[in-house]
Amino acid sequence: MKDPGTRLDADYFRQSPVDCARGLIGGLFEWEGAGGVIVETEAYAATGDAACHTAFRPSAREFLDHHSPGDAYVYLNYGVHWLFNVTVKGAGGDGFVLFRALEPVFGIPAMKRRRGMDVIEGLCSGPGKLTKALGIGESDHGREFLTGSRTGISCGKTDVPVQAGPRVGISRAQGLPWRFCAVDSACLSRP
DNA sequence: GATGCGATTCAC
DNA sequence: TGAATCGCATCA
Repeated sequence: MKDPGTRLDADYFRQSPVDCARGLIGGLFEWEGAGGVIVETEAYAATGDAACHTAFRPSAREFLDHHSPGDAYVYLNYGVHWLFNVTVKGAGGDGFVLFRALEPVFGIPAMKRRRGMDVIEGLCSGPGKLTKALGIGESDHGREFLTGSRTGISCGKTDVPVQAGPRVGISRAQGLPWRFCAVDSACLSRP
């Protein structure tokens, strides 16, 4: 990430999924009038990672083939929750970055309304909560959101301590330490 | 067509 | 601890 406030473009997502995921911690994610600091992400690699959708869903591999780095990859999990990813097409390999948690910064009243609760720390403390709080859904799948007038990602503070650990809720490739968190954030999906 | 499986969340 | 709830992949 560069200087605070600098807007990320598609080129950022031309490095490896792991580098993208780690570097996004501390960035500001903006979505249609609401947004917050990215405090938790996970990396998924299109090759060599059994937990990535590309390993068991041909449609995910096809999505990568037909979309550009930085495009949104949104899907319905457990038939209940939409999960938000960013497409990565790096020199070292393609993949996705899953956004798992934000620290709410603005548009908080709208997020509270959509979530039906008032505790700020809990508004975006999980991948399904985050999409509900921001109003992300099916129609955003494939969207080129980095260049939108009301959507995008900008760089935050560069000195955010980041901790790596195993990814959450997966049954395959559990050993890889590809979950990244802002240390001591009160808004993580789990401590 | 039928079946099984999730990168989750919340109530019981 | 289990239900909710459905897209996608696989198999008959």
